[in-house]
Amino acid sequence: MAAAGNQEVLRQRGVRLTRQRRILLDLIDQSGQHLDAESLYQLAKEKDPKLNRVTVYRTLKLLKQGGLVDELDLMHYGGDQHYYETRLKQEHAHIICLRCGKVEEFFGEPLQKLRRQVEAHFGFEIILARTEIGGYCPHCQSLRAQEMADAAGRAAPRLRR
Amino acid sequence: MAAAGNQEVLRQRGVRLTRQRRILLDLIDQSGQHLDAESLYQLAKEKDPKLNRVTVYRTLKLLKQGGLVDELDLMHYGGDQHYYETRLKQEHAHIICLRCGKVEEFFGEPLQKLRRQVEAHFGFEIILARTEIGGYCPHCQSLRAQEMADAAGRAAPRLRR
DNA sequence: GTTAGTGCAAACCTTTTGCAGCTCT
DNA sequence: AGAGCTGCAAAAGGTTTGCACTAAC
Repeated sequence: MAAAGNQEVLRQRGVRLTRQRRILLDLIDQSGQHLDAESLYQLAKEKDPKLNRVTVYRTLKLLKQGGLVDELDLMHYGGDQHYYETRLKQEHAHIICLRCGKVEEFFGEPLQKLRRQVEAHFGFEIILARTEIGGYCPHCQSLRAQEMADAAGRAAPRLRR
Repeated sequence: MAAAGNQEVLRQRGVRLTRQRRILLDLIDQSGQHLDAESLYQLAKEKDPKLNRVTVYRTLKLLKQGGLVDELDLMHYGGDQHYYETRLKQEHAHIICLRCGKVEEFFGEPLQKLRRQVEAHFGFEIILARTEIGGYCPHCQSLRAQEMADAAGRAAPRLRR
C-alpha cells in the first residue's frame, strides 16, 4: 500500500526499480521513524550486505528531489546529519526534546494557516515547509532542574570555604 | 543600542569581550542579513586580517548556546552551511525562493499560536523554534514556466523525426 | 597573575564525484 | 542492447579539536 504507492510513482516516472531502491524505499516507508543516512545504511545492509553507503545518499537525493521524502534537521540534535521521512503523512511540525532527543509530531491548523498567509502575503508558490521546535519535554524539565541544582552545588562551594 | 545590548549581556555573564568577539557581534547585529560562517569570516577579516576562521566558529557556537543568535538552514539553499541572525527581532518564519535564493521574513500570529498550542498539547518548554518555507517567488514562478517549456522543447523533439 | 580565548594545523564527519562495470527494462 | 544504476575510492565542504601562545579581567 504505502510502500507500493511510492514505488509505483517512481516506476511511472521512468525511474528504475532496482533491488537497492526497493530495500531503501521499504525501510523509509515502513519505519515510522526519522532516519538519517547512516542509520538507513545500517538497516539496509542487513538486507543486502553489498549495498553501498553512496547508494543510500543517491537514493535519498532522488526521493527528496522527487518530493517523496522530506528532509529534516531536528534542530541538529545529534549532529549535522539530515533525517528523512515519507511524505505520505499530512504536514506536521517536529518538536524535539533537546535533552533526551524524543521527537513529537504536531498536526494543527496553525500550520495550514501559516501556509495560506504566506501564499497570500508574498504570492509565493510553496513547495515545502518545515517547522522544528526545540525545547524540553515534561519529563526532562524536572530532570534538568535537578541537574542545574547539582551543577550549582559543584561550582559554588566557594562560599563554604 | 542593539550591538551594545548583546555585548552587555555577555559581559554580565562573565564572558570576555575580546577584540575578535566585538567585531563579530557588531557584524551580526548590524548586518540585517543572514550570514553563514564563511561570509562572516570574510567580513571580519576586513576589520582584522589576523582573525581566524576557527574563532568565527567558536564565537557562533557561544552565541548560539547563549541564545543570542538563531541558526538557520534556509532549506539548504546554497549548500549545507548554517546561517545566523540576531535574536533581537521578533520570531519569524523564513521564506526562501528555491530558484533565486531570495529570503523573505514572515511575522504573523500563526507562529505564536503554534507555540502556544505546542506548549499546551505536549507540556513542552520551548527554547527555540524555526520555520522555513521553500518555494518560488512571484518573479521566479514565471521564469520557471519559461524554463520548463524550453527543457521540454529540447527533450521532446523525438516526435519530429 | 590567572584563566579564558586565540591562532594554527590537523582531524573529523557527512556528503558528493569520477569512473569502470553491472543490471533493469 | 543500452541507458541508467551501483560500487569503490577518493575528494570535497563545513566544522571541530589539541596545543602552545596571548590577552582580558
